[in-house]
Amino acid sequence: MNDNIKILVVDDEEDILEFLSYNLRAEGYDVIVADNGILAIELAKQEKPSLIILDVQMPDMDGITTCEKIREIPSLKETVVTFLTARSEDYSQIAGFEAGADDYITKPIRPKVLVSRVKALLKRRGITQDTNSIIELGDIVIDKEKHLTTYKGQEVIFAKKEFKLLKLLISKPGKVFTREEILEKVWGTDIIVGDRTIDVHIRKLREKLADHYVKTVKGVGYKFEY
Amino acid sequence: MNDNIKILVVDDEEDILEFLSYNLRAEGYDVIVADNGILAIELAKQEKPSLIILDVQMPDMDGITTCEKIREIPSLKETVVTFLTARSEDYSQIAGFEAGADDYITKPIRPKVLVSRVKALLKRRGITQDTNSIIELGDIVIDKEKHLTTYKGQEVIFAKKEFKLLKLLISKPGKVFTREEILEKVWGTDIIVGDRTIDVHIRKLREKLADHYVKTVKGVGYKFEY
DNA sequence: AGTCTATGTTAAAAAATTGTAAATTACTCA
DNA sequence: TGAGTAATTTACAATTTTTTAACATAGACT
Repeated sequence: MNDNIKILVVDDEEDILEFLSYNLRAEGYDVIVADNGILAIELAKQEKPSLIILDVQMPDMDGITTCEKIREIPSLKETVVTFLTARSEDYSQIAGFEAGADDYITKPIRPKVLVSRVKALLKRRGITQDTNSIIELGDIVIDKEKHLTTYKGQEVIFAKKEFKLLKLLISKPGKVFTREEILEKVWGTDIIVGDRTIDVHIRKLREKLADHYVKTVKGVGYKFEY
Repeated sequence: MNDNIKILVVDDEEDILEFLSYNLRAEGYDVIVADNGILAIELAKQEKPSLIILDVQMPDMDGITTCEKIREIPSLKETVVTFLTARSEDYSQIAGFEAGADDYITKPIRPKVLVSRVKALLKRRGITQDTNSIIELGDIVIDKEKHLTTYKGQEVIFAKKEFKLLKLLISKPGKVFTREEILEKVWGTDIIVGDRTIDVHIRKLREKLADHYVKTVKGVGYKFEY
């Protein structure tokens, strides 16, 4: 299940590393850190992050040199690199783009700017957090994109509404979804359907999978339990 | 069931207060308001909101000063503070972060942006609308989201009313709830039920847990005691 | 002790909720 | 357009929860 987007943060200042990690992790990214250029290159090769945030000024090997080296590594061709730079350093901006950077983030860093920038960058490269179109839960495999479900290796065909309902329930296994919630998320707010509609659909799920997966919590709603 | 997230909105303009309150309440937050910094600090101390939205420009005490004062209050250490600022005020942004703000919201405010920002902020701090989704009290674990109760590791099934009653009693262990209070919170004001109804439900709790948890305070009500 | 009141206990009635099969209607796609 | 599938409704059945009612008990007070 661990197909989160990986980000490598490189800076020689411990504070900044922590600050960036914290804010990026809060957004659901997997963050790895390095406090110098050499280590950064090593980690990048191993972990193949989607994005590298690189401080320009670092002892030993500065960000620009690091970036150039990274760009020479074929397996990191797809990686996005962005620099971290003090606001005024105009020079580095030019040099940085020549070195193969994709963007700049200027200090002081503001969390919201950082995050939205990161998102924009990744999106530009077509890397989205929700690469995860396949949900797997024991015997059940759901491919959201292909609209395809497999139960014990056997393909099971769910009609549209059934599939939506299944997706909803399975999105948070164990959570009880109230009828209201289900109506809202599967049918939509404005559509009015009779009382038994949900039940009938639940029944279909139970028929096509096994009875015990979908549990009813009387008076409350339904939940999916593996 | 009052475990909503509390937000304090501080602004000297009535319009903006209303606008913000309306939109935040619509999202299920509990909103309290103050039209000046002094009152804001007073309210913050009392109510301990999870988030404070603070206008930078206010007469008497401006947002930045207010924020600084708030940050000096130990019991508000966990509180998230965000400023409300006109787009161009660059200066305030820098000063604001120094004063201990966590984020900025720029005017003009758009409801959707506001709400998503607020959500993101709270989430980043690990405050979610269902933070209290799990109540733990020794051998007893209640998961509101999963509508599931565990006693000594064993799952115990409570019907809807029973569950509500248990949640109420356990929400303030030791507190005595009068019958009236219980009726109001579990059954609702308008529903009239016979005298013995509560007793019967209390009995169910005692049956399913152990007798000694729910204590009777004769003439007064019931309390949960661990 | 006797009485009074508040609460405990139990079983059964009543109410609410959900399950099911079959019929009906709506939709889709060739 | 029309066959075939999907979605919804209907009408009951089945189940579970909630309430009532009738009686028991415990403690307070005179």
